[in-house]
Amino acid sequence: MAQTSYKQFCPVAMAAEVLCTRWTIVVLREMIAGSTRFNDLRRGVPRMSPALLSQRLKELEQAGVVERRKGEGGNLYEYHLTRSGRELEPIIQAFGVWGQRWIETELSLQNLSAPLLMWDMRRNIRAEPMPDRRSTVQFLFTGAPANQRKWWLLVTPGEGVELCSIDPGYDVDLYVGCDLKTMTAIWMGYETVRQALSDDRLKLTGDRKLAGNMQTWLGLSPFAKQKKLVA
Amino acid sequence: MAQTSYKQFCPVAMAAEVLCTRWTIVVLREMIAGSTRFNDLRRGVPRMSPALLSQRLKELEQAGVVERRKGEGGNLYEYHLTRSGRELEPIIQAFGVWGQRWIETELSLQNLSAPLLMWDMRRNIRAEPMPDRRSTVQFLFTGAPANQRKWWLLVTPGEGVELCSIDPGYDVDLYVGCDLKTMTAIWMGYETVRQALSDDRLKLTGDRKLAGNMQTWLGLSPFAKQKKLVA
DNA sequence: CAGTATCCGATGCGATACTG
DNA sequence: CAGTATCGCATCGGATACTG
Repeated sequence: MAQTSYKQFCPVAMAAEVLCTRWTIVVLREMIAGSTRFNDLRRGVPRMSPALLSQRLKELEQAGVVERRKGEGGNLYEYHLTRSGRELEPIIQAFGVWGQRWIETELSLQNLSAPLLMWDMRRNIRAEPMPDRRSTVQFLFTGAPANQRKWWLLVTPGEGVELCSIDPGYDVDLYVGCDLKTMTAIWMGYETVRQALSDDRLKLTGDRKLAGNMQTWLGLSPFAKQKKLVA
Repeated sequence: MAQTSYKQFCPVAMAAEVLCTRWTIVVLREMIAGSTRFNDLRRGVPRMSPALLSQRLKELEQAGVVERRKGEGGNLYEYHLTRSGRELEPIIQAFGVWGQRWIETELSLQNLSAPLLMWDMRRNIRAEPMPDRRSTVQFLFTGAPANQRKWWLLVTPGEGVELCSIDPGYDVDLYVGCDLKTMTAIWMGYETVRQALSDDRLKLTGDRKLAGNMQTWLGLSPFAKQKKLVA
């Protein structure tokens, strides 16, 4: 909480007062990942109330870590890391590396969330290995609640990736069916597309090429390559 | 607080659940600095209640970061970092570096504490530049509350440093008089012994040699050499 | 020395609704 | 879209006393 100061002059304690309040590290992670708009940040911390997110952003601004400014062209506000904030990047990164190495896999996999997974995956899709036209991939998470079962990723080379939770109406090139845990485990690097396929926990229907190189166009979590040191 | 989970599978969030509870980073700092016994840890986090310290240590043990075991010889318990905990060392270090670079000097200097300063200084005294016999240095912090005004450091080459807050009765080799803010600023690397002397904010009385190379035998904070990027 | 026990106060923050 | 407003509960944790 650090709502009340540690009263320690040590810079470690001073830094902890700024960084170790609830949600702060997770918000910074989302900013480092590239979100700049309030509602984009919200998607990265969906369980955080907007009031608290707003409060944290103000605190970080006050601490000189975040800058709030009008985006180019519009009158919409954007949140950006200052130089001080950018120097936190290796720290957040180190949190992730440490977490991936030392937090038990099953513990992480207790925190499944389809919106979060899709939001993260969207960011790391690689368009180059995909066909040279727009591709539509539909994900269906068996067992997920109705409003979180179906997702569409629209990948347009050169234009980026769009995520939809309601049917955009395009023809679907590839259907991906699995349960949320399987997809999350693949994304986290705990297992591979091939393993899940051979287990029949993952089903791919549609374009053969898209199905064949899914492991390639599906970017993984930035921490997926870290060696796990606990089960 | 993270008392209630973030519900995010992301390893950054998982790590933050373990590390970003109140006091946790500061406790880890104290362990990395070398304290292993409960009451030694307390001296590093004097404003933390023993109940909470105990609770945090158990949580860290549960998380695999800390190991509680009997010390060699005795039946006294010691707390040690596990391999996982030792991998946090660069993270804590990075907190300190970042804090030193980006937290305003005056903000840190609002958190003066004689017991903490002495406890930290004790750890970094360098005996080699001192005489080849036991040296007794008395610190007197003008303006500090009566029970925190006077401190003695007993430095015995080859045997380490002992800190006393009541007169150990030995002849004093060097008297150091200044206010707490001055001594803290020197320790943090914000200014030098020479500057404080020339300002008359620091007074040294006694052994000329000890007085002359104080800047050398007085080790500084591990973060003192970081370049400050804010005032 | 190494913690436990207890107790209560403050407040963080979660949920929801609402607004320019 | 980008936040504010409100409300109330839960719980965190600070202080102090105590114990084997």
